[in-house]
Amino acid sequence: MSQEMEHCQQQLKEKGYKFTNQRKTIIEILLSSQKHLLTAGQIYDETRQKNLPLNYSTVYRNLETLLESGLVKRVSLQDGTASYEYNRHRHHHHLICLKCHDAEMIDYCPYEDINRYIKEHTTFYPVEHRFEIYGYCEKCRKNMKRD
Amino acid sequence: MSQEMEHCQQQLKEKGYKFTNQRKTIIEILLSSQKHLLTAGQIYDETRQKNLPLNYSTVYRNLETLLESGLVKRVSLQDGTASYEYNRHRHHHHLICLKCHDAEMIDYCPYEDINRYIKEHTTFYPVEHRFEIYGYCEKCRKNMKRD
DNA sequence: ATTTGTGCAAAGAGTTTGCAACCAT
DNA sequence: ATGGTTGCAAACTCTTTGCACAAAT
Repeated sequence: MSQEMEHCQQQLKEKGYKFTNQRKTIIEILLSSQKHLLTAGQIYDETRQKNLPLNYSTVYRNLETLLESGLVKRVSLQDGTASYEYNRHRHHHHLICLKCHDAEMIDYCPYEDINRYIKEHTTFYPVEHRFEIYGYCEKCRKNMKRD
Repeated sequence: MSQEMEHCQQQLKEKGYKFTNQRKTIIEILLSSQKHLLTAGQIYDETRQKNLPLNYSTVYRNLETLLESGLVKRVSLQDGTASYEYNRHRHHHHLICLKCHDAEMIDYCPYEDINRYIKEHTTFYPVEHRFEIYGYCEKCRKNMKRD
C-alpha cells in the first residue's frame, strides 16, 4: 500500500471511520486520474471502468466522509457542479478550461491583498475564499486552431 | 416607469424579447431586494409575497432571458446554489456571509495581478474569473456575541 | 396577425435517505 | 460481537421541457 494510502487509512481511523474497499477505490481514483477535479458522476463511472462498481449513494456518502476527514477537497464550479480533488495540503487555485473542463493548479493566491482590502474597507470577517480562472488550456487552443 | 426599467425594456427589445409583466416583476424584485443575491427560489417566493405569483418555469426561463440580455448576472456559490443579481455593469466581487447568506459587494479585484502571473507562469488563456470571500458579516457577528 | 411568452404538468438531473444485510475492526 | 458501511429503492430538490392557451408587439 502506498504511503499516501497509509496516510488515508490513518486519517480515517482517527475520525472513527473504517478503511473500506469502497473508500480505497475512491481515493485511488482521485489519486490516479489525469484530471485534477472529478465530479461524483465521473468517480462513479470510473469505478465501473475499474471493475469495482460502487453505488451512487456510496460515492456521495464517502466523498462526504473523506471531506470531513480532510482527505479530499470540494470545489463547486461556475456552472454549479461540484468537483472533488485529493487534498494535497498545499494551498492553490485552479485554471479551468471552458472546453475540456479540466483544471490546472496555480500557486498564485491573492489572499493577502484581499485581506488587507477587506480590513481597510469593510466590517466583514473573512474565513475562506474561492477563486477560479476560466479560459482555455493550451491543448484546447491548439485543437481549435486546427479546425 | 423608472429609468432603470426603461433601460431594461429597451435592452429586451433590442434582443427581440418582449417586456412582459412577469419580466418586470422579476426585475423589480432584483432591484428592490435588500439582499444582493437572490436564488430562483427566493425570487419565486417573493412574487407570491408581492401578490404577483409566477410559475417556477417562468422564473427560470426569464432569468435565462435576462441573463442573455445582459440585465442580470448569475453567480454560483460555494454550496452549488445559483444566485442572481441585477447587472449594474460595475465589476465587483462578493463577501458572502456563511450565516445569513447575504452578500456585500466589494470593488476590489485581483484580476491584474492574476493575469500577470498566468502570463508569466502558464500557457493558459484566461477569459473570466470568479472570486468570492466567505466569512461573517457584521450583523451576524453581533448576533453571535449576544448569544 | 404574428410571434413570443405563460402556466401547467410531467420529466430530468443530481443528490440524499431509510432500511436490511454486510463487513472492518 | 458490534457499530460503522453498503446497496437498493425511493424520495427530494432544483431545473428543464412539451404543449395548449394567452399576451405583447
